[in-house]
Amino acid sequence: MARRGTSDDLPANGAPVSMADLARELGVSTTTISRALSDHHSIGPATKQKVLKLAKKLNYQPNHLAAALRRGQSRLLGVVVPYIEGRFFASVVHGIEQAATKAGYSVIICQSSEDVVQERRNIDTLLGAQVAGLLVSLARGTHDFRHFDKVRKRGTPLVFFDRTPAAEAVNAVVLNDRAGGYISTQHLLAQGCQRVAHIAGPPHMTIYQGRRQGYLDALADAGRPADAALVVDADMTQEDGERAMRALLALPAPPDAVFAAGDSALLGALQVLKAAGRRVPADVALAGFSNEGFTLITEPRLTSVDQHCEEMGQAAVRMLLELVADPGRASAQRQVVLQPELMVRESSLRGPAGA
Amino acid sequence: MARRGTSDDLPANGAPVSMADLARELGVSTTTISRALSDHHSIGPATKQKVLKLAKKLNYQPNHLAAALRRGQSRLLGVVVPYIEGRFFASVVHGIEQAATKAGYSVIICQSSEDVVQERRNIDTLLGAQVAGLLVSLARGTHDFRHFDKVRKRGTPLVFFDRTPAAEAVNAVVLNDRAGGYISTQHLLAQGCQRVAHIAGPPHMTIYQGRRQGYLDALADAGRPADAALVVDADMTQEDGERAMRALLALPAPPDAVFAAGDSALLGALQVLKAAGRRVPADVALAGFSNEGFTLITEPRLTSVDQHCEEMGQAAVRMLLELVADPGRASAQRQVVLQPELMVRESSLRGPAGA
DNA sequence: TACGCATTCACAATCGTTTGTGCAAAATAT
DNA sequence: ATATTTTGCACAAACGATTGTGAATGCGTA
Repeated sequence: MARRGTSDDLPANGAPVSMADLARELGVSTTTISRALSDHHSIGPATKQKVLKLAKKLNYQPNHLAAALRRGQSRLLGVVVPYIEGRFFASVVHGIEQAATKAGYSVIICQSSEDVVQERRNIDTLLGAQVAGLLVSLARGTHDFRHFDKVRKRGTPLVFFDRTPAAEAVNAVVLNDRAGGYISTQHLLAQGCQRVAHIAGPPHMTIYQGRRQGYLDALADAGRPADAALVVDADMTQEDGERAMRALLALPAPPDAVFAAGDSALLGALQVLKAAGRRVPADVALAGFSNEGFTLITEPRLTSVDQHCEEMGQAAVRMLLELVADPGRASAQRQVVLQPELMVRESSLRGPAGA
Repeated sequence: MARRGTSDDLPANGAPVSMADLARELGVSTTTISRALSDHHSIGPATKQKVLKLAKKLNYQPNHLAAALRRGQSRLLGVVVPYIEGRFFASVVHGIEQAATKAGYSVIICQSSEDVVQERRNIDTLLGAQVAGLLVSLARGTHDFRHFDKVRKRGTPLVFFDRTPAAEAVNAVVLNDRAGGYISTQHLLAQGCQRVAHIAGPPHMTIYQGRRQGYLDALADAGRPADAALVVDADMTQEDGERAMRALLALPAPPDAVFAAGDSALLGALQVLKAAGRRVPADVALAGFSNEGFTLITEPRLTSVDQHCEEMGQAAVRMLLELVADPGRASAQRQVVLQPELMVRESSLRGPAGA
């Protein structure tokens, strides 16, 4: 299986050009090639030029695998998300990819499908691929964080985004969910709503805790009493939103506004309201969370909290790459908190009510 | 930077366990370790057991990078899609990931953002990462396929899916777009529609050619004349759908049904129709393509062609892995054609019209 | 006893890149 | 002129797993 015809010619077949090929052609060592390509100071400008020119001419493509093996670190970033469908994670991933590509990194994406077991497997896979760093958004059911000990022990930098471990000291990029819940509720109150309900997410997840707290704080700051009956736990699916809305309608004193911690649940609520003949926003005003694409095509269009998804992805990559560059800092835990933005649409607009 | 305390102890710090560590511990060679772990026949059962046990005990994790370097091929699959938002590609990617994971491969995902330049860069990146194979769905504007010569020359197996090069002999997994256009149009005709229009996609893309041809064939088979004025080219965005629908409404004899080659365009059409006071489906019946998630939340819900996205991803991976396993077959081009399925909903249902 | 054969394993080269160290020549200082 | 620094490059050892070749062992058979 002779890959070369004679000892000093170039790869004529499909075989990729290696540094050794360049070195042979130029009569220098592979050391020189390597250092010339990485602009090392100990290589003369003339030599650098020659190497660069030949590399271009022969279409030299570095073998990242070999480089990664040698320096014990690849140019790969591992990403674990619960799922990729839906605007939020798709956009965050998009942001991650942009930022990573710009920095010369590639991205491996794994989906946990909201399953802890799969999440564990993903982590193993990614560590096996020798990723330089890990970006993780937890599956819904993850309470046990031992599979991340492996990551820490190995020294692989790790940044969580959006869905982070509850009471752990970690590096993370998150949204100010409390602020999101706050401005959303505040907006509904400003529209003149008297009884604002909340369709809340799973209580063990930090993001939903924040949104709930924001809701409560806004009520308190407005001097309104918090009626426990107006807060319904749900799983943030459309069906769960329907269930929750039905429960709220069955109340002795039903709400005249609903803030849902997720748009899908709000969509379910909207459909139940329509089926029940309630007008939105006249009878019940609606506000959601995530600014999903479909908020623009419902009737009426849905008010929702935008999370600046792509920005979150980019911020996460920035933080991760800082840790990659300076592993010593890994111990000092950092948090980046992004500010949400309320997108006001017809579902919550009652006209000049405040006036 | 001594990684080991003495010459024969184990890595106590975070350093991963290597085959050399196992070998040293057991007093055998790395050859034996490697072959025991890969169940090579030349290793005795007793030795195999010992190795396996120690590997488990020390939590040995193989360094895929090294293996990939040695055998010139990684366990990575590269994927290039135009974008990842929206149901279709997200689902296909999901299918790809499932199938790949099951086969022990990981997946690197790149988005071309419908940009040929970015697509070229993606290909380079993925080849640089030494992927074992490539799965590609073309960007809208890709006419020039020279960047794939590099792939061929290098011998990296390549499978296209959905958006394939027009007149090239390639391995591909596609939907029977013609059939999709056909059943969709046939369904509209069966509902009693007399003038079925078509909002068509960019003419140079194979998928839209197929959908258009299916539309024409269904008309012909039903003995209806094909009115060129009823076919409008569009870019398949929502805005383009609006434009197209406005043009159709301005016709002397407007259509009483529309088959759009994409759901987003159909959504635009729907909104124009509503704004114009036309009833759907009574005045104009509607059918689309892709079975996007939002087809279920419009009013009325939209009839659409389902593409069996996940199945497409899985089929593509299957084909790719066959090529990886047997590179000799790479010359014989294969095509897998999936059958579409029409999801009938209110936007096209005129009641028992055929009766 | 001597030979062939199967079993079980070690040696050593290899993939392509990076990098600490060393050595010569050229440039500068004394 | 010599002593010292700088510059420019090569040698060779890694990184960790794979694999062709060949050697030692044990067994059965002629």
